[in-house]
Amino acid sequence: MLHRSMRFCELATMIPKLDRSKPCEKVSMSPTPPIRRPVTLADVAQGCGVSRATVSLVLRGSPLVGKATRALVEAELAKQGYVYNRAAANLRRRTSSSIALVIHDLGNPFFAEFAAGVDEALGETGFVTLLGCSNESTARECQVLGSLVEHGPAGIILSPAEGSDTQQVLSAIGGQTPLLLFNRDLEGAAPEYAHWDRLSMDNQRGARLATEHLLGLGHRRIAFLGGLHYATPFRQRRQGYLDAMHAAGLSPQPEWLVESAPTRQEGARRASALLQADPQLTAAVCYNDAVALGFMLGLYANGRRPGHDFAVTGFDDIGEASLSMPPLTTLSTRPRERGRQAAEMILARLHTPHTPARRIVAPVELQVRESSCRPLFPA
Amino acid sequence: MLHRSMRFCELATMIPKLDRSKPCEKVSMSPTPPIRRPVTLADVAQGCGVSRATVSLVLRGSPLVGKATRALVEAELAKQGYVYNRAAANLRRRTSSSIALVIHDLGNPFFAEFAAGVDEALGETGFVTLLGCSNESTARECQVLGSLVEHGPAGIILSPAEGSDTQQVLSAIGGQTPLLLFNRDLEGAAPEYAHWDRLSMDNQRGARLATEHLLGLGHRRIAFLGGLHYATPFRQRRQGYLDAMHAAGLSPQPEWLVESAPTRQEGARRASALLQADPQLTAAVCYNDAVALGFMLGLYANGRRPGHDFAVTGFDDIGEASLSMPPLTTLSTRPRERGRQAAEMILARLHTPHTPARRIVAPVELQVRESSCRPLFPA
DNA sequence: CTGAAAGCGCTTACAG
DNA sequence: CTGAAAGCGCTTACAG
Repeated sequence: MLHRSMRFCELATMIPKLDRSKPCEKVSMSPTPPIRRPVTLADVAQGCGVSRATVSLVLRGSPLVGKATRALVEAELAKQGYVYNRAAANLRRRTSSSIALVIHDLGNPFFAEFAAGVDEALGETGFVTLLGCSNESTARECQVLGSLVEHGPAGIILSPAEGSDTQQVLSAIGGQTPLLLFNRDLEGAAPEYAHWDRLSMDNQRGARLATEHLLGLGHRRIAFLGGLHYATPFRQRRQGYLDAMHAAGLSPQPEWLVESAPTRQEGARRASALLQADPQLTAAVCYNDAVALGFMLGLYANGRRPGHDFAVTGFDDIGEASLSMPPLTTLSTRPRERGRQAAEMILARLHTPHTPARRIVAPVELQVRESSCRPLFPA
Repeated sequence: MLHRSMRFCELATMIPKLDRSKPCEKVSMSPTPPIRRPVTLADVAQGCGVSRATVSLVLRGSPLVGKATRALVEAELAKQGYVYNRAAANLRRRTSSSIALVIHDLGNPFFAEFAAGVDEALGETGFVTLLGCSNESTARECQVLGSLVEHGPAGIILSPAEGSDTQQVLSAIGGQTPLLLFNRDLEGAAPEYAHWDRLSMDNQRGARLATEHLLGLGHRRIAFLGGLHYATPFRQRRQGYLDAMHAAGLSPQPEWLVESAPTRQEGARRASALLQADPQLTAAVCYNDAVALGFMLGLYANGRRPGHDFAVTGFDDIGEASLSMPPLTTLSTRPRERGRQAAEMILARLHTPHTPARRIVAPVELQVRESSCRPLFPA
C-alpha cells in the first residue's frame, strides 16, 4: 500500500500547477479570455461588505441570516460568478460527496447501463461519480482503486475483474471506505470483511425458468450456449439449466454445453458446429443476449429460422434481446435499475455504517414472446 | 448560476457527515470493524518523530530528505496505513487532478467505449474521471455540469445533449474551465467562446467512401437508412452519401432515404418497407452498425441474404459490425481511441491554456470485406 | 538535511 | 442577526 501511495504522489508532480494566483494582465489584443483566479467566499464577502461567515451561511441556506443581507449577498454571488468549492467544504466538514465506481468492462453495454444507473441515482442525491475502468485486469483494478481512494470517496461500488481477490482489494482501499460488490464475488473469501455489501442477479433461478419454459413447450434437446467457465454468473446460469433438465428427467448431452466468449461473434460462430453435432436440437438457452443474437444470425446463415424451427432464449443483460425480432424469449436483468439499486445501497451504508452487510440477489424476470415456438422434432 | 450553486449547496446538507473525529471505542464483541479517523500526515510525523513537512517531502519523493529518515518515514506510513488526501493537497497547491466527462447517452456502447478510452488515458496520467450522464436532456446536462464544476475539474469533456447551446453550457460551467466538445457542436455559436476544443469524426467523408465503394461494385439503387435529421452526424453522413451519388450522376429517390432511430429495432423494422418501396434496391448505406445489424436481420426475415443478394455497409460506431458475419463492409470510428485522443487534447490544453482552439476531425476508415457483393439486378 | 509557520477555501462553534 | 477565530490535511517558501 505504501508503494501505491508513493507512486500516485509522484504522479502528482506531473500534474501541471494551474497558476491562477496572479490576476491576469489583460492584453487587449489577445483573443483568448483572461484566466482569472477563481472567485472565493472572501471576494464575495469583501464585495458586499459582510464577513465570509455570512456568505457561507447564505450559500448553505441558513435561516440565521436576514432577508436584506441575503439579497445583497446573492446579488454579489451572481455578479462575481462565484463557483462553490466543494473540495474545500468537504475538507473542512470531513465529509465526502463522491462515490467511486470501478467497472471491469465499460465497453460491455450491460455495465455501461449499470454505470448510467449509478450516476443517475447519485446525481439526484448530490453525489458525484468517480469513474474507474479496470479493463478486466486485476493489476489495473488495484491501481484504479488506489487512485480513487485518495480522492476520499464516501463509498466504492466495485464490479471486480475476474480473479481479483479480497486481500488485493482490501490493501488497495485500506479498509475504511464502505464497499459494494456488484455482479461477481471476490476470490479468497476473508470472513472478517464479510461486511461488504453485495448485489448480484439471480442467475441460477433465471436460467432454470428459461429452461423450464422451453421444456413446457415440449422441447427436449436443448443446448446451453456461451459463457466461460471461470465466470461466476456462467456457473450459476449453467447450474440453473442443469437443474431444470435434471428435474425433467433429462441428461444433457456433453455436446449441448458449448462454452464461448459472451459475444455475438462467438454466438454466431458456434451455430454451425452445434447444429452439426446434433441436428435434432430444437432449442437453446443462451448465456446472454449478445450470444443469443449472434446465434440467431448463425441460425439464419445455416438456413434455419429462429422462432419457427428453433427456439432461442437468453439473458437480456444488455438489452439487445429487446430487439423487435420475435424469436427471443428473454430473461431481463435491467442493468440501469441495478445501478440505481447499487447507488441506494451504498448511500444507505453511509447513514448506518454498522449495520450488518446486505446481500441482495435481484430477481430476474422471464419475458415470454408470443412467438415462442414448439419443437419441430418431437422428442 | 446562482440558483444552481444554491441548490447544490443545499443538497450538501443532505450528505451525512461522516463523523470520524472521535477515535473508536473498540467494543470487542462488535463484528463490524471500528471506524477510525483516517490517518494524516501529522499522525505519521508524530509516530516517527519528524515534522509533517518531512513526511510530505518523503511522500512527494523529494531528494531533500535523507536516506535514513526516508526509510523511517516509509515504514511508519506503511504501518499506519496512510492514505494520501489528494483533495487537501489540491486545495493547497491550487491544482486539480480530475477531468469531468459528461456524456449524453452512456447506454450507447459508442459513448461507453469513448468513456472507457478517456478514463484509460486519464488514469495513466494520474487524473481521475468525474462522470456525468445527461441522458440526452439539456436540463440534466446543466445540472450535471454545475455539480461537477464545483469539484474543480481541470477540464471538461462534453458530448452535448441534442439541442444544448453555448449560453447554457457557458453559464453552467462559468467560463473558467477548459472544455472539449465531442461529436456534436453546440447550438447558438458564440464566437467569443470559439476557444473550446472540438473533436468529431469525418462523417461526411466516411459516408462518401462507403457509397463510392458500393458504386464501384456496380450498385446503382442504393438506400441510406437510419438516423434522425436533427442530429449533426446524421446530416453529415447523409450529405456524404448524396455527394457520392450526385458525383456518379445519380439522383437518389426519396424512398431510398429512410430516417429512423439509430437502433437495431428500427433497422429491422424498416427492412420490409424499404424492400416493398423499391424491390430493385441492391444495397444500403446504414447510419450506424446498430441499424445495419437490425437491417440484416430484417433482410433475412424477408428471405434476402445480405452479402449475397444485398450489400450492406455502415458506420461501425459501436463495434457491432465487427461481428464475424461477412456481409458488412464497415466504416470504423474507433470510439476507444477517440476517447484517448479527447483525454490527450484536454490535458494538452492545461499546459498551454492560451493556444488557439484545436478542431480535430478524426478520419474514418473503410474496412472492406471480401464478401462485398455485386448487385444482382444490373442498373 | 529538517522544522516552524503560513495559507489553500471553506465551515462552525462562539461571542457580541 | 453578524463577525473574529480556529481548523480540515496538505504544501512550500524560509530559516536554521
